[in-house]
Amino acid sequence: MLRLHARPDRLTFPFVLRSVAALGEVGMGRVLHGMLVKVGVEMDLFVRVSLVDMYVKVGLLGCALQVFDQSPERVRSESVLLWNVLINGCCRGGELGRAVETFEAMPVRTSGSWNILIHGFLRAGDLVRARRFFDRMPQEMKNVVTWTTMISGFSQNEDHEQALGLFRRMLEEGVRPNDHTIVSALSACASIGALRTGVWIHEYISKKGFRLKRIVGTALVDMYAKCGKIDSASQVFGEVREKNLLTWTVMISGWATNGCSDLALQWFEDMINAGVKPDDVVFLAILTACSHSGMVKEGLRLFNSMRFDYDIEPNVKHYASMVDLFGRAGQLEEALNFIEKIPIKPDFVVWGALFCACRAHKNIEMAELASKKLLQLEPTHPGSYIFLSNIYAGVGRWEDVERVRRTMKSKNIEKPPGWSYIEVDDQVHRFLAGDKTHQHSQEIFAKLEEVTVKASAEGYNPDTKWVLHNIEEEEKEDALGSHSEKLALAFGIMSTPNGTTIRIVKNLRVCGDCHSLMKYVSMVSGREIILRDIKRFHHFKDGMCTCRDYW
DNA sequence: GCTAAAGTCA
Repeated sequence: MLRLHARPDRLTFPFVLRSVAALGEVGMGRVLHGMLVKVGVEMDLFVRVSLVDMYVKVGLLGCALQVFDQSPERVRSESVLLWNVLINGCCRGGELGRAVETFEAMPVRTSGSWNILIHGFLRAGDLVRARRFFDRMPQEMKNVVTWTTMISGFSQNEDHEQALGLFRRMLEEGVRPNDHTIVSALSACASIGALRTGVWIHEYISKKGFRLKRIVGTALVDMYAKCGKIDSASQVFGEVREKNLLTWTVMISGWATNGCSDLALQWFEDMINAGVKPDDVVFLAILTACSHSGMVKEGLRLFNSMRFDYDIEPNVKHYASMVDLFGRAGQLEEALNFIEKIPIKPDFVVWGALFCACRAHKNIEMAELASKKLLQLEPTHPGSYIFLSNIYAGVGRWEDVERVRRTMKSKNIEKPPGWSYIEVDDQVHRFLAGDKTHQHSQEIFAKLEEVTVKASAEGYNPDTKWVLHNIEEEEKEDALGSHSEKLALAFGIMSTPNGTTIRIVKNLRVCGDCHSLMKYVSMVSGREIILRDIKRFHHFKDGMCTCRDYW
């Protein structure tokens, strides 16, 4: 346009500035601002809003403020948007105090003003202040964006229960959800394995005639896959129109985490044949599938194909996955050799993968080497210490376990809390290790005792190795073997009819003792137990697990 | 003909 000497005017700039903002082109933003002044473009409110927003998005809050302060319209009520984008800028720049001041100072407020501020708090992880402003916001101003902001914000801050509670309240208040809302709610269901709520949302959107478009469809497939309903996931996948790479990725990782590695690889081929170009994420999913099922050759072939056929540079996660692939298969020397050849610095996850393999295959020397690296890389990461204490516990060196525990205590390093979710009658229950706060706590512990006794009669033997590596407050509860997944299991058995499948979601890796107990319980109770841990699904039935004790 | 705020994958 400039080359043809056509003069941009006040109507041209908003478009261009928006592009600059989206691309984060700081230099170009300044050039445009300069050009605008030089050619004497009339600075109306549109131009100013676009300018302030551009500066906000490229991270120049000072410049945004300058333009704002020079805007004569800012005191008039039609300038709300100018204030709104500035508040957004303060929030993005981490200046929440200033955002609130600006918010309180503005002449008029719209829904957007509130929404932007609430979003700012949520992004900063300040759920309390977000909630406070949400409660203060006039009821009639709350719109679908307000509710969706709250739902996704709470979910992104790991409070999925409150997120779903907000979703229910929103419907009660008669606010109609849109695609954004549905996706946020489904994502919350996926995070905590709230299958019944997820199914309910599925029914709701079918009834309300939502088309299974790409993003809603993908969120639905992901929800089913993460709730262990992989058949439903694949059925929904078939109904999604205009699938894209992401739709395929959630489905393929779904097969992989649900223990169907063959299908993961098969569907990957289908995806390629459908003309969808793979990326680094989907490759990570199929490499994981290979390592979970011991397909070393296939994994290696795919790793090479990724680099040579698709020109995708492996990142540290791919390398970690390869170490895992060799390590799980017991090829520890290959794993170590592989690490030494990695062109980038191996991180915590890479050495962690080697460590886990060493523990599983009982190679103490290499485990100690890996553990040393872990401590060097992340001296304050609780995992480094837990790994180390695991090795010692494994070979019965209890004084060393004790020493590690003391070190952690003196450095104020705490083990991350383990929690498990279970959904019973549309209600999600969360348990912490040793949790006695549940209203049916006594019955739960009695039930746990009862199933443990039954399981023991069949040959279950509590594995003290897993109990003793735990530390701090958990120690006492661990003596009772009350890991969160066990409590959820007992609660599930006592509060659902015989034969009902039990579904549990845990935030950490399942421990060997819990895994063993679940196998026996699936046998003695005749129930299927589906446990999702941080890595994958364990599907227990008739005393066996789909992970084949290899996870 | 133009300006803001909410969403899916490892």
